[in-house]
Amino acid sequence: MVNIGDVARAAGVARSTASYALTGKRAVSDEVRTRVRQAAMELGYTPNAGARALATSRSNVIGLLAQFLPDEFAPAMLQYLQGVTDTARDLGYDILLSSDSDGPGALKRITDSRMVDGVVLLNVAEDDDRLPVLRAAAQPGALVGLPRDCTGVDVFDLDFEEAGRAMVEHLARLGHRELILVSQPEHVVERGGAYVWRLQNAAVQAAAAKGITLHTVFGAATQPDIGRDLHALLDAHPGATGLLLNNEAAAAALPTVLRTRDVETPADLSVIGRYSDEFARTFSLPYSSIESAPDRLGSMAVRQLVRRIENQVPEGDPYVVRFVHPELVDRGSTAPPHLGEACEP
Amino acid sequence: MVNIGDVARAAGVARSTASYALTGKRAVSDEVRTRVRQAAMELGYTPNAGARALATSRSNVIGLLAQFLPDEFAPAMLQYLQGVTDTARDLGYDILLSSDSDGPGALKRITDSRMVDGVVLLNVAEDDDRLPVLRAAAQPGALVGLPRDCTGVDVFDLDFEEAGRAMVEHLARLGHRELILVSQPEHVVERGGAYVWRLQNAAVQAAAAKGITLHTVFGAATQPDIGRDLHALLDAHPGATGLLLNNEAAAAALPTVLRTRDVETPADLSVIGRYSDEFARTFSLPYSSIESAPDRLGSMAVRQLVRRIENQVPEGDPYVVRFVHPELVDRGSTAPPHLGEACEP
DNA sequence: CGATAGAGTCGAACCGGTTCGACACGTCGA
DNA sequence: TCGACGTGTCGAACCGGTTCGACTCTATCG
Repeated sequence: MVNIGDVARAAGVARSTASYALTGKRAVSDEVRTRVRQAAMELGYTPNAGARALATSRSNVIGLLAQFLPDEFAPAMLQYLQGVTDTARDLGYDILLSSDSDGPGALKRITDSRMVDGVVLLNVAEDDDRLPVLRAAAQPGALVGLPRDCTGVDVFDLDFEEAGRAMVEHLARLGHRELILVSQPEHVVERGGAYVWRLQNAAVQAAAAKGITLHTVFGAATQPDIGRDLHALLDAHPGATGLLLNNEAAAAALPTVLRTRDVETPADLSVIGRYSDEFARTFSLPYSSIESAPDRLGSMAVRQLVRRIENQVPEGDPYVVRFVHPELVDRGSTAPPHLGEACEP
Repeated sequence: MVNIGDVARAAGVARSTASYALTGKRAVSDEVRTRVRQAAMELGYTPNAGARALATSRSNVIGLLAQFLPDEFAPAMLQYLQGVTDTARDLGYDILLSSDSDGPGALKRITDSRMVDGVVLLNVAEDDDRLPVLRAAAQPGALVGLPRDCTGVDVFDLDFEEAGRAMVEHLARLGHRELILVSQPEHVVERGGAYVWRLQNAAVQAAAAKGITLHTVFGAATQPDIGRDLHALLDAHPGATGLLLNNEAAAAALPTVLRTRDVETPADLSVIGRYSDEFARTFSLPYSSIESAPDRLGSMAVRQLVRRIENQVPEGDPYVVRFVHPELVDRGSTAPPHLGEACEP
């Protein structure tokens, strides 16, 4: 394998000069620079990543800690990955992917061994056991998901409170008086998925403020259970005119459920989900939804992380907790309630 | 950061001795070994990955080249990733993930810079432009997907020919005489997805051998197009009693289509798909299917790759092309055809 | 004209591991 | 008692980059 010494010899200069010519970290005469570049090109020189990392204590690699949970919806996870990898590549970083179920152990290994310059954590739980390890590490970290304690890390998440409010208020404005909210299953909450509560509590508050009845329930994460849940719910609350979904599986199952019941949206029922546009396309879901923007969140986390790695943050820049504003993507599944009934009397 | 020199000093031995004590590459007295281990433990020593890679020319990292294509079904892709990452971790390797759209460029970069000890390629096309780069690289490579030219690499794929035969013969045995095969969209084929042809050709041959009529068609990759396609197909071939699906989107859309048409499986129509069990669970698909085993394929590729990396292959071991046998997972969606009609006359 | 600044180059040291050859010591057999 | 051998340890070199300080040469200014 050709190394920088070979390049230097071919160009007739010292190793250090070749290095400066290629990295541009010191002034080099035009003539020497072109000679070195030429030699490097002809010999097919590529710097050895290990050696460079050793010398500079920078690897240009970002660690990505994901967990492929069986009840996570795969398409959403892949979108996070894509947001992270694409942005990292654009900024000149590679991605070291760990899906180790021993999150803390994997994190400690890749940070202590200096394989990575920084770390992005996905699926962050409220009391995530990776956080103590991350805080003890020498490298900066960025999270996708809001933990209880945000000290020492940059945090990015959807504004689930605002999402809950927006869902309720949107239907309230249309005149709805009784709504149902289907959340993620309870075990997601128990695992630390606080976002479920954040959305739900905000929705409950907003409903109370408007004098609206809101039924809340945890749905299953898989079919056919979630389908049964939805039928039972609609049976139990015949007066409800709006359905809010903070549960991907429920959204995916809903078309079949509504068809079976011969219920039309938005004529008979208004529906608002919370999922990404990509998700909506994959399952061809016709419901308006709060965009959860997984690719954008992944991208934001990487950008901030790289800023920290490269010390582009102002001296003593405080850590960031940034919420993405929930945009309501209108797919025409909401309307004023019960137009039919209103005509009856 | 604590390095091996610190450990050696704390244990009162030379750096080299500390290294031997920790790696076990030379005999060390029990007493010294325990002293070094103790010191390493107390100081919290972790070897520097870059330095080790530089010295040993081994990084213990495997490159994973995936392409997140918009028409790839996300859940399947995630399963490949999971198979690869899990197996790699078990064997002591980390994963460098690249989803760069410039596959050849990314591959050249990570191999030339010695960041990885070997490479796994996903989504391998028939004439994959990453293959020349891989063959020129110093590291071994394993593919998931069958290219035209397999020299210099280990290849793993589902036996799509056998899958096509098995689908047809299964329904033939049950007495079906007219079948429909829905393949992936044509642009998947054009991109080099030869597996579409492999399955289809084998199915056509098997049907001809049995004297069965087989209608073949490329389906769309997204809803609602694929739903329309399915309706049109069933309208066009009212005599068909069996439906074969080599198209994930078609499988996901089928329940809705059949419900609309008031068609029951297997009473009115027998159905066999080609997708993973995980996929079937995610979409709660009730159809028997050929298991495509993405996690297993990913795992096999990594295992073979690691064997090559660690030179555990017998001297001059030839490169491998291994097909996974397609298992038919019975979900009860096939039966003898037209029982109803048979009683009519 | 001499001091000085700046540009460009070089040699050497360093990053943190691994590994080779040499050496010291104790044991065994002749 | 001497030499051969095996075991355990050490020092030094090496992997392939980067970076610091020193040096040379030229241009500039007082």
